[in-house]
Amino acid sequence: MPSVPATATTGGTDATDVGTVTARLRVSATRLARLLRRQGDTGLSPSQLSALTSIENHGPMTLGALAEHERVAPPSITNVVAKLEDKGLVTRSPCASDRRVAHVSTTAAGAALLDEVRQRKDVWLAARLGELSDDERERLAAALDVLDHLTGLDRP
Amino acid sequence: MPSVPATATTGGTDATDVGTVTARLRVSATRLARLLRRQGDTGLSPSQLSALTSIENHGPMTLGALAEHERVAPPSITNVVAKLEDKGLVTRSPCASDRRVAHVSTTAAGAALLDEVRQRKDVWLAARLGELSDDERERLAAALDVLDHLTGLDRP
DNA sequence: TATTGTTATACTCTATAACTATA
DNA sequence: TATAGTTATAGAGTATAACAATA
Repeated sequence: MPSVPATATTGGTDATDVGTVTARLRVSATRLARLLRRQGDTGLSPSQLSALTSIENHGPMTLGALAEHERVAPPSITNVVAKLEDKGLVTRSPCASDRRVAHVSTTAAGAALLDEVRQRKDVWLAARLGELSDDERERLAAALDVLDHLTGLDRP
Repeated sequence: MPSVPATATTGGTDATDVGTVTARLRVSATRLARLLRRQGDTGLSPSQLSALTSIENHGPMTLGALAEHERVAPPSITNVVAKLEDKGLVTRSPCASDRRVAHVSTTAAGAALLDEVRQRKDVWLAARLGELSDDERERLAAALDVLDHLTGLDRP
């Protein structure tokens, strides 16, 4: 019994019913993400990893911008960035034009750590994909752009 | 450039290449799970929510079994269960045959809370699915059993 | 005076070590 | 003596409030 009833616009069979697709996709996406996360131990705390990832994705940022992006209070970012700096994963550069401001960027070591984690996850996931049949892999490949669309990855 | 090269067994085009599918699926699954998590605020800490979910999924458990399942130290479970009990989401029942042991189970309120969270996520996700074209929804539906297979949901 | 970031402090979460009750 | 769980205590992590430096 789907938690969200099918709308009048769908008109599919039970398996393509929006409510059914919703609940199944919610469960498998959550589960897959958890399995992936389990492959990616970094020695960093969740906030440290999240901040490092954001810095890499967005490029050099001020501490304030980073705090806002991480939805975290300014003192927490001070702390997180200090830890990342201690580990040599990010560097701070004081802003020349406004000396209150500091920008943080990933170091080569920081980028390498993130890349290594992604690779470890990819190795695990590729092995799981290897266990699928050709037909299954094709159906999965055919749905990838739908997942991109769903998560906004088609318009970054 | 995919992090994991295509194997000799695939022979697909670039879009169905295992390395490409791997990286794209990793990113979109992670992203979808994060978006879902953002819809599901419960007022519980991550460990409390995780423990409550495990108790619901597995049925009544001893504290020790729960600690092991959550990969957490025994004193942490004592604490987590105490908080959940304070909120009326779980109950403890002392074991009749071994009075050192206590079992925990979800209350009706605990089950209702979990259900409400799932429903909130489903409402959000169903709205996103509603933005897809019929063709996209069909391709997604056709890949659901693959995701189940991938995450072990086909053999629970 | 407003803004950026830090320091001071308190609270939550989780761990290890020592303990209690039961087997 | 061994086991299930709790209490004592310490170390992260993050928040609010007060502060310092700069604009």
